[in-house]
Amino acid sequence: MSLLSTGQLAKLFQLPKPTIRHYVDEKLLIPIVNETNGYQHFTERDVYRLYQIIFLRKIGFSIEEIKKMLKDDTILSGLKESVVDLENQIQELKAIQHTVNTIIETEETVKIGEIQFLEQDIRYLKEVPENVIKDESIDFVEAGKQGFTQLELLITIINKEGVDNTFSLSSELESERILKKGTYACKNVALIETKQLEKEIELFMADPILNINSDQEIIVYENIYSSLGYSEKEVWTLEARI
Amino acid sequence: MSLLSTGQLAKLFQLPKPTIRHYVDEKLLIPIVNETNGYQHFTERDVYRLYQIIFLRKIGFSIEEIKKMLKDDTILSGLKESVVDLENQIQELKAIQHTVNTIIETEETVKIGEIQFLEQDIRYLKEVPENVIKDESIDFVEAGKQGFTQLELLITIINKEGVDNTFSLSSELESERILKKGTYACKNVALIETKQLEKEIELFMADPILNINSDQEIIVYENIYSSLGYSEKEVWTLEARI
DNA sequence: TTGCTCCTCACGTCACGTGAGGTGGC
DNA sequence: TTGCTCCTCACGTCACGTGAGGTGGC
Repeated sequence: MSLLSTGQLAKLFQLPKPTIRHYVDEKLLIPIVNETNGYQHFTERDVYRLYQIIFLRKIGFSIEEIKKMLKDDTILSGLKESVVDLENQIQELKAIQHTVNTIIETEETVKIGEIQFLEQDIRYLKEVPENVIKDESIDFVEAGKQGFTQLELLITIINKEGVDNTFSLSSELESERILKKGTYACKNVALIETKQLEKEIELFMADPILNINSDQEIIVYENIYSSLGYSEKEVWTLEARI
Repeated sequence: MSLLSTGQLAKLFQLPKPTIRHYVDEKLLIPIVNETNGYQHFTERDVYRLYQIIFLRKIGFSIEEIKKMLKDDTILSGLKESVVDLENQIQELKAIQHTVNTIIETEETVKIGEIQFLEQDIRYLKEVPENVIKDESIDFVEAGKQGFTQLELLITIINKEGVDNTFSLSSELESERILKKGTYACKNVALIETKQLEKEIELFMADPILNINSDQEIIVYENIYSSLGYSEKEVWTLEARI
């Protein structure tokens, strides 16, 4: 029977030696010990066992749980119970991956400070309850109660009287307000503080290129996937239908 | 501006309060502190920042790394660098998921101790170098050097003279030996020790149902996906072509 | 006043990782 | 003898978690 040392076992699994020692300390692995020099030797059985340990650790089981599963021979039922959790882990990572990709793509396409003329599809909006907006910003406690997420896209529409109303994206069925399909003049602005937004809106409305008349509505929302890429600035999008 | 307490922020993100406190201690979040009672208050900005922190932690960045990314405003480049790693994480989890599913499915289909007649597809085999096999078991150090994995399927074929040769699965091109497509009598046996295998092979060969004649070859391999489900037994498969 | 929330501070925990100091095998 | 590996033991680390002991707000 061929025996392996701690170092050989570590190399075989590309693991640091202290990890093997830790598993030995925890009695997940019980090597044959040479009484004269204290050297530890691992059998083929230990190799398979270590494979199981690493495998179960990667699924997310704790050392204590693995110890119990090995002792009671309940690996199979443990694996069965992990199926849903594993799928959730994968889905969560995929969602994160999707967000990361969206942030990167947004940075590549969004030009800050420039006016772009973009074709926008129809957008269905639903009014945000008044108690969710407090002093022109979100009351997160109320918003949470009403089922809004932390990254809810909140769209403010400023009408000709200068009165603004805040909406969230909704389905066609729940829709209370529609932004028509068509060409929109869009400007992304980077702010250090949200209060700079007012000035940016003024600048946007006064832009000679746009020639915005007084009954034109201005659409304002934070460009979340752009903002997420920065720590000290927030990116907002201003739109006006042409 | 609506402000949140530690508890409200924790509830909003479904996080334990000590986690928020930990981030405050690490200065990832800097709340407004009420000097008279020490109460901490978080702004809308902090909500977005906490979202970023949680997001970056889930990708796998350490607190120290996040601190640096927030300080130097390098979140975007950090995210770009994480793309490959994220994909690897997902692929690794998927591989684990696949193994878990295979183990569960194997347990449902494999009957231990019974003889099953199964249709097997053609199998291409390649001889395992002699130095990889030491005293009838694997020399993992040598095997590792030769590119074998810890869970390599090793198939031993016992011929009419009782001599056994060990193979691994290979591609058609590298094939040195073929197991023909056809019906095979298969028996899975559970062992406490590998040395019980010899007796099981004898029992299998002497089985009256099979009526195996003396020039019949016996195929033996460890049923890895079955073995992985147990801690104290190993499952081996014995096959003979009908 | 009661129940709930807030705070600090010290210590605990989980799964290792590090480093010193000494020995063993070819 | 040299270089590499092995061991033990104590302590470090990372990201929180726990629990005591006390205060604050409606």
